[in-house]
Amino acid sequence: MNKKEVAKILEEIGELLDIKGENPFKVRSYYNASRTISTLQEDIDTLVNQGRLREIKGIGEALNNKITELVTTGKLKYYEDLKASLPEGLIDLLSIPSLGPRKIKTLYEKLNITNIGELEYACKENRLVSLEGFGPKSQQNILEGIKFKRKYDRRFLYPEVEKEGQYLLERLKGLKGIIRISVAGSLRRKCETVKDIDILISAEPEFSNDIMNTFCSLDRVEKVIAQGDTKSSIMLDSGINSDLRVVSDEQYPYALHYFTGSKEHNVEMRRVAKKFNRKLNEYGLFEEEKNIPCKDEEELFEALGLQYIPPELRESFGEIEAAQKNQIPKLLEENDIRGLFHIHSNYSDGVESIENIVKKCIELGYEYVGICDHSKSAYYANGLTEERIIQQHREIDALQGKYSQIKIFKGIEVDIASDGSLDYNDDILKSFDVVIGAIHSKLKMTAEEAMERMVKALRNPEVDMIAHPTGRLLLAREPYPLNINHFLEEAAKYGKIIELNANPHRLDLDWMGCKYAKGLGVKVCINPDAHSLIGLNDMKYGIGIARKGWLEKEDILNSLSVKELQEKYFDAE
DNA sequence: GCCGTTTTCGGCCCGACTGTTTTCAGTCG
Repeated sequence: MNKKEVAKILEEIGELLDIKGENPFKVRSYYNASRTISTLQEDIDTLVNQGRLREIKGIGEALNNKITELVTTGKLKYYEDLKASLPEGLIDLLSIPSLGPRKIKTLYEKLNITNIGELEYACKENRLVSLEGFGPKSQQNILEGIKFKRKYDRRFLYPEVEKEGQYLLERLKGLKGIIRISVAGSLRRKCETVKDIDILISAEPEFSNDIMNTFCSLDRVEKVIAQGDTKSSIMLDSGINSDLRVVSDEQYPYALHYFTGSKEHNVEMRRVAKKFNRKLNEYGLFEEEKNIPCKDEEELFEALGLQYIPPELRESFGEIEAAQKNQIPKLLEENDIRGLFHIHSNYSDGVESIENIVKKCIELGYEYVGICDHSKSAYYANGLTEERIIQQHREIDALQGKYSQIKIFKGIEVDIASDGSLDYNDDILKSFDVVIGAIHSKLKMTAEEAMERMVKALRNPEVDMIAHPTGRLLLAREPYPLNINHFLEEAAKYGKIIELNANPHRLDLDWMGCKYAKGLGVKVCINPDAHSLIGLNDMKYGIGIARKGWLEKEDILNSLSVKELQEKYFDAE
C-alpha cells in the first residue's frame, strides 16, 4: 500500500469520526496525519519497516499501530469496523456546501438519509424544514448545492482561474477608496489547479460598502452566495467562485498573508507567533493587546524572526523551518530561461513550420531552440520515419545557416515502448543532439512495470532526458503508478535530465517532485511541449511550478548558455 | 489522538457569515 492510499484511508477515518461526533481534536489528528503522510518525501514502506513512523510529528502510538497494520497487511480492522458502522454514502454528503459533519449526523439520525439521492428527495418533499437547526433557507441551499456539485464538481486549471482573476482585478481596481488590491489564496500560491479566487482589498472604511455592492453586481456574477461588510462570496458564470475581503490598510499585510494561506502554512505561522507569546490573525500580530505594526508581508515575516517566504512556497512543506535558518532559495525567474526544448513542428503533430518556430524564439530572445517531434510509432501524431528524420535534419542545417543568432538543436521525443526499449536504433538516436524519452501508449501498468520500463529508458546512454514522467493529465487522467521518488533517484544515478512539462494540463514533474529532484541534484528542464506558437506562452506555468518546487536558476537545464549545454550535455558537432 | 523551554494532563489557530435562533451552532476558509 502506498502513501496515497494510506493518506486516503486516514482522511476517510477522520471524516467518519467527524460524522459520528467524535472529539474534534481526535478527528483533526487523523486529517493531519493524512496530510503529513501524503506529503512525505520518504517511502512509507521504508518508514514502517525501519520502525521510524513515530519520528514523524503528529504520529503517536495509536496512529503508528494503525498505519503499520495498514502497510503490512493491506487492511485495517479499525477502519473496516468504522466503515461498517455507517452507510457508505454519508461521506459524499460532506462535499455539498453548507453541509458539515454535525448536520449530516442530524440528517442521518432523524431522517435516515444515507446518500445524496435520498437527501435531494427529502428536500423536495420538504422534510428538512422541521428539523432542528434547519429551515426553508438551508433546505433550498442544500438543493442548490447538489445541483452545483453535479454541474461543477471540479477544480479548475490554473490558466482558467488566472483569467477570471484578471477580470475581477480589472473591474475592481479603479474603484473609489481602494488603496491596495491583490489576488490571494491558491491562485497566488500558483497551485496547478484552483478551486476559487480570493481577492483582498484595503480601502477607506466609508467605501467598503460600495466596493462590496459593485463586486456582487458585476455583469458576470451568476449568484451571490454571501454578502457582508467585510466579506462577500459570488459565483461567476464560469462556475468559479470568488471571495472578496475588504480590510483597512493597516490590516492589509496580515490579511494578505492570511488569505494567501495555505491553511497548513497559517497554522504553523500561528504556532510560531505563539512561541513569541504573540497572537497572529488576519488583522494583526498582537503582543498583549498591542499590534506590532508591519507595512508589508516582508515586515510581518521579519517580526516573527523569519526570512521572507514567497507565496508559492507557503504549503507547509518545510518553508518555515528554512526561513528560520535563512535558507529560503532564490527562486527561478522568467528571464533566467535562455532557451527551449520539446517543441513540435508540422513534421509531426505541431501546426507551425520549423522556420516560424525559430523566428518566434529569436523574437522572444531565446539563445537556442530544440525541435523535438514525435517518433515513428506515434502514428496518431504523424511520428517521424527514418527518411523524414534525414529530411528534417537537412532543413535544420539549412535554417541554422540562415539564422546564426540562435542555436537550433536537433531533438526527438522518442517513444518508450512497453518493454522499455526505444523507437529507433542507436545509430539513428545518435544523429540527434537531444533525445527525450517519453511514454505515450500502453499506460495501464503496475508500479513495478512502470518502474522497469522507465528505468530501462534511463539506462540507455542515448537518452538525455525523460518527458512528462508520470503521464498525468490534470483533472482528467491519473498518473501511472510510478514511484516518482525512486525514479528520480535512478535518474540521479544515471545523470539524466527530467522534464518539467509546462503545459497547464500536465505540469509534470509536479512541484513536490521538483523539490525532491533538487535534493538529489537532478537537473530539471522546463519544456513548453508546444504544438503552436501560442503554446510557447505555457512556459510561465512551468516556471510557476518550478518556483513552487523550490527550484533556483542553478537547478534548471535551460537556464544554461549554449556553450555550457554543449560542453556538459549535448555534444557540439 | 498528539504533544511537552512551566505540562504526562489539558490544551490543541482564529474569525466571518448564515440561518436559525432570540444568543448561538455550524460551516467555511
